[in-house]
Amino acid sequence: MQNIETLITESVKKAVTQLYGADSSKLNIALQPTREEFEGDFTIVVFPFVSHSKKKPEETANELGEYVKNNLQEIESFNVIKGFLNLAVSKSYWIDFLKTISANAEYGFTKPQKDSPTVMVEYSCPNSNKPLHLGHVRNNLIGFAVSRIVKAAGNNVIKVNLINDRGIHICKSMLAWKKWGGGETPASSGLKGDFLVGKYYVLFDKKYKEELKQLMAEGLLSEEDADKKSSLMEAAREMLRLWESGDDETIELWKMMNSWVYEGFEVTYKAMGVDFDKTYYESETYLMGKEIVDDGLIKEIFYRRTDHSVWVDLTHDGLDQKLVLRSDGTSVYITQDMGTAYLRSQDYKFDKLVYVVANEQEYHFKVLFLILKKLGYKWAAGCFHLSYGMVELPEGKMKSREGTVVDADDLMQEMVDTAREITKELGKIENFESKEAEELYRTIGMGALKYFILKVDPKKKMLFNPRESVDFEGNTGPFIQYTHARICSLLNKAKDIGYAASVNVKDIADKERNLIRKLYEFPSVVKASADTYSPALVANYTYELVKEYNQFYHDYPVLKEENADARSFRITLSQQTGAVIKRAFWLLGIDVPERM
RNA sequence: GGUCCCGUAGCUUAACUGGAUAGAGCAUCUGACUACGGAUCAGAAGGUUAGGGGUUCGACUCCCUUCGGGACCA
Repeated sequence: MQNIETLITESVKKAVTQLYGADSSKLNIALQPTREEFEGDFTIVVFPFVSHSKKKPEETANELGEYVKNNLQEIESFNVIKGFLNLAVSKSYWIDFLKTISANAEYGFTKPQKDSPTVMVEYSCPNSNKPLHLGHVRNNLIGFAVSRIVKAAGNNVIKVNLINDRGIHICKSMLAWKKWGGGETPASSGLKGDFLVGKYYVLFDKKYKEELKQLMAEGLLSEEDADKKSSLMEAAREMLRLWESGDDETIELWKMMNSWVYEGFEVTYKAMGVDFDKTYYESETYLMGKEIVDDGLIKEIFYRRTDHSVWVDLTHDGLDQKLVLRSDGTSVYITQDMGTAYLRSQDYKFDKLVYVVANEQEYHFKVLFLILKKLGYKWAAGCFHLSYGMVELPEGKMKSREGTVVDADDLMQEMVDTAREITKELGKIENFESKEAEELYRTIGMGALKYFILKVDPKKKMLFNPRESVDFEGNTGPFIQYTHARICSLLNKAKDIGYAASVNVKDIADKERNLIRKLYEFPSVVKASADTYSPALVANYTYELVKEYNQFYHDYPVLKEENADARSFRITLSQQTGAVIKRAFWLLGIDVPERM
């Protein structure tokens, strides 16, 4: 079946060329869905053609409309309002269209082929010294959804994680545990591993602050000088040195504590429903960066200062001088990132590498990508920073010091609890077994949370108020899940009665056509969503689709319709809507229940 | 000091990348066939798109400027 939009675009192009002698190669025709309040399906804005026609907008629109109507059998009628040409597609086109998609189980998705582009998506990227929080939740949800969407748009996708498992922050946890932990383990205390390690990180900070205060009071030192004299900080630095020199005991401790954290992360990832094809550890890649620095020095892209530190001069590119290796030879963040990126290019042949990282690191990635390009890596051109806005609380940024960090595990648990309460209150699932019911609460609670976060444009910062629980009505995940459940219920009943789905009608109502038109948009939404890396497009589309369906459902009987053709047509329509809801939500990583 | 981002109804947010009267949800008020599942549907009210200027047939969108919020680079 021919895509109606390209048919129209081509036809308009021909019309403008033939009627007004315009150069068709220069014509850019913007086709948009006709707004609800006007008649028609697609709208052409004719103002851009007025310069060719040398006629009034209305007259131009009328001439173009006449041409398209006469030359495209799919176009049934048109109307002109000011400079807008509204074209109405014939009902038989829409009816045939529904028939086509109902025979296509993969509607909206493009299967990646072997030679399709490969896109690597990096997300999550936690530090191994504390549990995941709300910020990670947004990161993970965006990363996972983008992976699925990009894949559905026909690309091969590799999901990767990068764990920052080395450095001074881990040593702080290790030191605190060694000093004051008394041999506590997740098994002995029953504490989840990532929380346990996080506890000692906080403890270090507390003890360190106390020491600083004391030093400052005793010797009237500045904070900076006190830091230099701090025995705790010195001990942590010493531990880092031991780690870097490969000291057995230190490595042992490090491995043990990290393993606790990873067990904890696994639980959180599972609850969130995200996963990875490959996990990188900075402890394994950070040395690679130094080799690249050597390479950059040879190529004279970097230069060495008299104190032996290594820099890159990006002032000609509108950026600054940037340090890539400290004077003592240790690497900085960007050095490690260069190494990791290089390693990945060796592991996989990717065409794109998408970093899902908050927008506070925009400058960092600008610099990183520029350096990689200067070093001559071809794959550097495919690097892209998917910069998302931070999640803010009503009082501003989350701050661990002020105890305002919203923990990922707690948050998910609260959502599930709320779902349980509401569901019990509504009392619709009394015959569920308890295990089935618990699964449902999870589906609904997580659906609410994920949709709440994913419906917002990733580029924008978003506000999250932990005190006001996430809604379950209106533009929410549960609302969409509910519609799906209701469709399933309807289809089950149809099956019981013996009503089949088929498309044999000649005429359809406006609301039915609107609904088909909405279904028609799905593939282009998936594509646009993949192109812009914005799951929000899929989320908002699903909401619009569901609203459209609910109106139809409210106004037209399905099973109670007496005309058999109309009835089976509406069953098909319901079936296809349910299928698209399910698939769209799958892209977002949200499950849909059959009953709720 | 320099660079960058953001500001849309009381709140949370859309707007197909420059198109028609700026859409929704929450909260508020009103209504819905003896509920094919009411976590639904319909309606009312709520906006100088932070303020000002410019570009043009047309601006939430592009440019300049002021105010407010935030981020990053030594």
